[in-house]
Amino acid sequence: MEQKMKPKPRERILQVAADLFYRQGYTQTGINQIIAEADIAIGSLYKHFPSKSDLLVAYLEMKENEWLEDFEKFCKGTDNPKELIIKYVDFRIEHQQNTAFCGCPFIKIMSQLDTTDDKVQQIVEAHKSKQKALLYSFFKQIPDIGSWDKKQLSENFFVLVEGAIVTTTILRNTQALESARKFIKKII
Amino acid sequence: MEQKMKPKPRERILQVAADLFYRQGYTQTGINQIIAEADIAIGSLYKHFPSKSDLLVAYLEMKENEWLEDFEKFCKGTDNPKELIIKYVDFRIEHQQNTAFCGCPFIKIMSQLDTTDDKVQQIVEAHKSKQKALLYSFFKQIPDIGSWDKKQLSENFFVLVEGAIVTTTILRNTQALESARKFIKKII
DNA sequence: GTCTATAATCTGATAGAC
DNA sequence: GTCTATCAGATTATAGAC
Repeated sequence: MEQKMKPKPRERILQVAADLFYRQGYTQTGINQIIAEADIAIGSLYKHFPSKSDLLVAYLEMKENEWLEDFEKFCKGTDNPKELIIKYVDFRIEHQQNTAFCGCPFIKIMSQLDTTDDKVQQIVEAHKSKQKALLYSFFKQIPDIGSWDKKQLSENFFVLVEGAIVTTTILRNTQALESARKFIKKII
Repeated sequence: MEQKMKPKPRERILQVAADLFYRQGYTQTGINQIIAEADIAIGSLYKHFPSKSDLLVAYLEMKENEWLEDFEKFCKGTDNPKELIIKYVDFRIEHQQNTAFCGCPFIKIMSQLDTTDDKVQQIVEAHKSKQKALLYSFFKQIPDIGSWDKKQLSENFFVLVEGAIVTTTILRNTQALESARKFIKKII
């Protein structure tokens, strides 16, 4: 049995769309570009994804799953909570380097769309809440630290990293992320 | 002499475009919508702004000037550096409340455009550098604080607020900004 | 400087043959 | 499932009259 080189059409569409949405932006990416780069017929695209916004939702759900999987892999073998907190920054530093400082897919999408109370808002919110909860679960496991409240500390650290990601895309270097890393290492 | 109610065409265009670019996004806003809402002819628009991207640059430069002016007004009468640092957060909290959590115009634009090394990148970078320098000038004036390096502290605080702004637009409340405010108040 | 009219192109989406 | 052909509307931008 020979293995085909190209993935199945649906996967190809999603992969190409994901790449373009992330790099160019959702509104700046047209259906025509997607079908051209995925080497697919337009009829096939609309068979798999009834509208462009359906494709957007599929893209975000894919990113969500990817993130969790990749982060778990990245932390494999580590169970020290302090190390895990640092791993969280390291993971995001690595991701920004690998993507040429393209930023966070979820934050970018929120900036691109008009703020309507739709499904996208919900997905982004859920994603960020999950990250925040994950970080808090690490902070809860470390011994008490001075007069710091762990809940507050973990939330501010989460927000600090969010800001560092954004700053990273503006300045096109990882300085803000490295600085956030030092900051939290000093505290915990 | 009677005062006309409407501002001059150029100002009207810029004001309408600014509002739409900020709320809807740059790519999502068409020339037609701008001329309709500004009640202007399309020929006039292209007389004042040869292209849509010229309008974008003018919009960002306007926001830059507005920010500095408004912040100075907001700080009028305050010269205590610790107070000024808190004022910086308060100013941005107020701005987010006034704009229904639309976020930072500069961060939003960066997320909307393909990362090309153009004028926009330059304007955004300059704006953020100016903010960072302003904050550092406040931190330098306060007495030594524990084992904290003021440069590092001010940079991380700046980044923290950036993250809080972004988080604010996702969760549609000022919690992250309030939390950042408490955090820095505790340290300084 | 402002207007109307329009060019040339691209948008997301649909229909129907194979 | 894939293809070609096409829709209706929106896109940025230009030309020429007033």
